[in-house]
Amino acid sequence: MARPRDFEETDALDAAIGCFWRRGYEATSVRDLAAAMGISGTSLYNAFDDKRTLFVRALDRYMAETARERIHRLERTLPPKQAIRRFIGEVIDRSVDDVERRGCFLINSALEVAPHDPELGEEIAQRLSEIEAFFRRTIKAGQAAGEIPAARDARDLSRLLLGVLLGIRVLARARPERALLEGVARPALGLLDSGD
Amino acid sequence: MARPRDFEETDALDAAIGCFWRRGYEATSVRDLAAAMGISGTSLYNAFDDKRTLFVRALDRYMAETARERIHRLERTLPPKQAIRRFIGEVIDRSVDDVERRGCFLINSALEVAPHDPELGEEIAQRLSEIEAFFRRTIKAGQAAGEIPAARDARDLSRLLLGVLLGIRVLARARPERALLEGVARPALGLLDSGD
DNA sequence: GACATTTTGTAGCGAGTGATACATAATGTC
DNA sequence: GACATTATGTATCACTCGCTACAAAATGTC
Repeated sequence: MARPRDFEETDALDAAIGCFWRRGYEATSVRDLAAAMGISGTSLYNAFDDKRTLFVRALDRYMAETARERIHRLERTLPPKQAIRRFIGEVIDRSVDDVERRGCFLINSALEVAPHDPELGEEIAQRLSEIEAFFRRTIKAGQAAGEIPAARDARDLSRLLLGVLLGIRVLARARPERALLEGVARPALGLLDSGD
Repeated sequence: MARPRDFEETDALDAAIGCFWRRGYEATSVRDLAAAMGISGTSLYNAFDDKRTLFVRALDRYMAETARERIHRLERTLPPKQAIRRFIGEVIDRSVDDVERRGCFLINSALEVAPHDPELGEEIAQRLSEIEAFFRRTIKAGQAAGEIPAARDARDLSRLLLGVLLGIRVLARARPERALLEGVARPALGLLDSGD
């Protein structure tokens, strides 16, 4: 019927994720994007409408491939408390190992884009809520299983973990030191254990 | 000797803080800055060298007027545990009341600027360390006074509080809901109390 | 008041921005 | 193979970017 694409959309999106993740929305130019994606500006606009739409698609794919993948994998394979510990542990490992200090694409966007773009801001807020919801239902599952003290407020605890996660991801960009990040996480994770 | 300035440097800096705080470094143009500061581009360059230097000066002044002011005031007037609670409480109040969702200028900068500008990144990292140090010495003072359980690791606890602070400031831009921010803080502050 | 010195506004530099017009190339259908 | 349709590359568009040259304006000293 018509000429087919010369590139894989997912490959191009992955390249776009890399650009936006490293430098943010404003600092990434359409020419940077096109070069990284291995296509021309025309093809970029033809396939993704405009820069903002491409950004949304990239953030979508990032969430699906990163945060949701991690949540589903850990929730499926580990008991609740361990799933939470591993979740935070993997985030710390990624943060420390990344010489580019990219942090988390979603959280970077929450800072840069959310306040100025109500529509995108709402989407980002919902993605953060997804993570909060993972913590909450996992804590409740752990309490039901007797792993986590039932006396603790699951809602507050899930919010603390969300805050700790965000804090770790901020530090990942400014002070990516393992001892620091683990120090942030340790007292919070301790609340999942019984005892004082 | 020579023609005097038509503007107050501190007023101009405050206006520059407002611009950088709201929109970040990249998204703020020199023309935006000059307009907000009530001076022409030439005067801006004459007084502050260039955009980056102005940014450094603005961040300097912000820290002195905001974070350090808060630390010194609370440390001087309140017992240790209350100083920490009030510190977090004031941050939450500011975050919820700010219809512009500015969050914290320092933390916004930690995300946007620190990874790409080693020199500025080092300065930002030290500013974050200042806040961590405030938490740590205040916790130790509280432990010495018997207000805070001595069994807890002051270093880890201060890092948790730093992480919580950063998390709250991220949420201040994406989900500035009081119940959420207080939920993040409550379990962390609970660790300052004795008992389980 | 002449002078040296600094500040100010206008006007513009070259480079880069997001986005597009247009002609060409590549496909399936008939 | 003609045709409709979509993708592609070149070559721009008008605009904004950080920054600066230049001349006029405003001061204290002599």
